[in-house]
Amino acid sequence: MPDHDSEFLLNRQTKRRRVDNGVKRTVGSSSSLTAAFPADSLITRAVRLPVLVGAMNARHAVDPDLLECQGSQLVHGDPGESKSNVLRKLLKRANSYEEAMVPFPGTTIISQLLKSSMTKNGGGAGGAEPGFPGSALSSAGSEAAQEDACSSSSRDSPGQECPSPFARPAHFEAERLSDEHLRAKRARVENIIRGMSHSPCVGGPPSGCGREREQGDGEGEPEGHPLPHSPRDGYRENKRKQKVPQQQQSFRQLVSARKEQKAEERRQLKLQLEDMQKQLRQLQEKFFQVYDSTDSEGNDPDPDGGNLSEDSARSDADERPARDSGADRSDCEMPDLDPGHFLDRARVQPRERAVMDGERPKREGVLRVRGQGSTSMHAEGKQLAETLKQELNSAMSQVVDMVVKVFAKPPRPLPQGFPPLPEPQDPFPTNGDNPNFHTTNQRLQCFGDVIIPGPHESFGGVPLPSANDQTEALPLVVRKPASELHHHHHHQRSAVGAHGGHHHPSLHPSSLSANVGFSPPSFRQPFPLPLMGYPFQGPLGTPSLGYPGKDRGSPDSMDLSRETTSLRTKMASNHHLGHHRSCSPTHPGSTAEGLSLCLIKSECGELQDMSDISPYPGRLSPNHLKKAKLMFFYTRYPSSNMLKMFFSDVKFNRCITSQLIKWFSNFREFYYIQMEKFARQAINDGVTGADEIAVARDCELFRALNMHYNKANDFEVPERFLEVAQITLREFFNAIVAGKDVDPSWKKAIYKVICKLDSEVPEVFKSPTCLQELLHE
DNA sequence: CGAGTGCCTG
DNA sequence: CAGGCACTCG
Repeated sequence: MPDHDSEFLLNRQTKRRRVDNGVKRTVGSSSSLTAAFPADSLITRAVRLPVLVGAMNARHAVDPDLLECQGSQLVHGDPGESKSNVLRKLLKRANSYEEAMVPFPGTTIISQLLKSSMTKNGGGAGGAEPGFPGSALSSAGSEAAQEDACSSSSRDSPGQECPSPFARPAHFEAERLSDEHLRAKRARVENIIRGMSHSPCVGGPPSGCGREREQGDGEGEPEGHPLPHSPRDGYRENKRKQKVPQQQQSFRQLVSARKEQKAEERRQLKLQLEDMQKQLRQLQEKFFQVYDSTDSEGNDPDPDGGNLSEDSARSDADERPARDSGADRSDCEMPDLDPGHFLDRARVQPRERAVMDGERPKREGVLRVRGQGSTSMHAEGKQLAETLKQELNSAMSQVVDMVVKVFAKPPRPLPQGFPPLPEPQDPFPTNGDNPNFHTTNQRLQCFGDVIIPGPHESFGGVPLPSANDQTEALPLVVRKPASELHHHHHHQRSAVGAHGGHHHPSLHPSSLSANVGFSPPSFRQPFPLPLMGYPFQGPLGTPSLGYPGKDRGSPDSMDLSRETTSLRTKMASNHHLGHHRSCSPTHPGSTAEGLSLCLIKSECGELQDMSDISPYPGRLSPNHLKKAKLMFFYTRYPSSNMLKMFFSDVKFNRCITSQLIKWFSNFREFYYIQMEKFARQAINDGVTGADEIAVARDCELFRALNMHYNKANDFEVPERFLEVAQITLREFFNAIVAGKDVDPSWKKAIYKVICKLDSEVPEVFKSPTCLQELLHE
């Protein structure tokens, strides 16, 4: 077997150099087969599916190899760690939340809270606070008072002009002055009172003040702010301030009362937070206890003792979900799963256990210890896990809610403050309500995504330079879907395994155990988004892409389909809405992202709906691709003339032609690869005669092909294609059996045969609108 | 040569 | 699926 590898490598090198033109190959190495399937390795075998419908009937006795495979796969699942992992992960999650809380949110939040409240109370009060309402008020007030004083004095002494100081005796002057003082005082008070009654916004000034202080972070007065009075104005200023203590007092009272209130709130919050953290900790401890006890009961070859750190590190390292099948071996061990899967696993496990217990007595050394106790333990663990999870969840969400609430508050008291922070809660409902795909785990992740950063940003102590960071609800909303997608991928990867996601896991409950064609032939677009690699195909075959009749002059956009492809890829992964000049393609939105795209789509008008007719005279559209694929069911080797006829709505040029040709070349490539694969599989499965092989609509081979060329399954594949496929498969089978695959150009013969099997492509395909016509029926 | 093909890679 | 390459054939 090791030879395969070297052979493989060698092949690649030689092959690369020696270009086989497919028909005539001179040098070479073993077959491309070998290349494609180096060593009928685990993968090949693991993926081995029932290829032939009628073919392999009785022969479904368990293949030792398969078992072996499974075994090894399972082993990869790391039984040793698996059991520990779930719990660990749960804890880790909790921990990470706590961690998140501790470094930032938790303690930091609190400390930040305290700090800020302190600065507000203490620092603010301590500082001269020129910005404080009082000062503005007082200055205005005093000025008014002065005017008032003047006028009143003139009133008071009717006959006199405003008395000139020079004209009076000193003592009189003094008296007058004091009198004036008194009057002025009175007037000022009156004035102030009047002013207060006039200004409805008692809170106004404080708010501005608060802002300033917040921005200055309690550091004192805002320096850049030109103060109404220069510090040097000094004395009088101070006097004035002293003279308006009453209103200011009431003012301050209000403010400080408010502050105290807030401080109180904060204190309470802090207490609550601490409480909750305590609870969390307790839960965790509990968890650890139970966990450890379970652990010590269980296998654990290595004296794990206090190996927590290593273990957790390990689980850190492999965040990836365990493959589904990975569970058998570890039967009741907790597989390496994310907490979100825990319940599911837990639900399933009893069943598995039942099966497995009878089945895998080996590895006793490892498993036996757990023995009977494990059953009850298992149940308990399940419950415990559930409970704990709920607890953790609710605790976390409470804390989070709390914090969010509090921090959503502050802006409110400030009437004219910043644009209110967007309610952080918003993202939640949006994110949370995708029941289908949101596991608890994902929900938790949401918290991670949305909440954690939240506190970080908003209480980080760093005054947000702009509220924008938070104002942009969009990114948040969009971001979520992205992670969602990732999750999909993860799941898929884990479930599908080696076969790389051609099939949706749910559609292939067990490819390993599956027999012949078992699939309901009537799966019609049952695939969730990830599989709908074809974003542009709606039920109608789908026109969805709207390119404005842009002139085909631009060379850079020559390759339209490529553009769109990458576009959609981008969109699927990033949320870059098509920065395309036209309105960008549209998804059959089934994710939040899709939804948001839908909105945009609708804004884009109807352009897209007629894309199919002949929207791009000079380009190949996704629909063309689809059409080409359907045509492949009839012809594998279309001539360029034929292509021209059938794609009459396209203005042909070299590029277009070669692109089309390339398409078909790619189609063939896939086709032949499948053929070879399944032929080998059949051979491995012990099929001896080609006539045992049949290709039916429900066999794996056909499904693979159909998946490729007719993804939406909305086109009825002609019988002829099945025949051709069967012939091809048999050709491959025979060739391989005959050992012809040693000849580097062994496929050439097959190609020759197959190329004669092309049949007429129905006339419908000549119509530019054939897709609708075809897919409608 | 250029069209067409297959293989490999990204 | 597209690019790039090697290769064949007319």
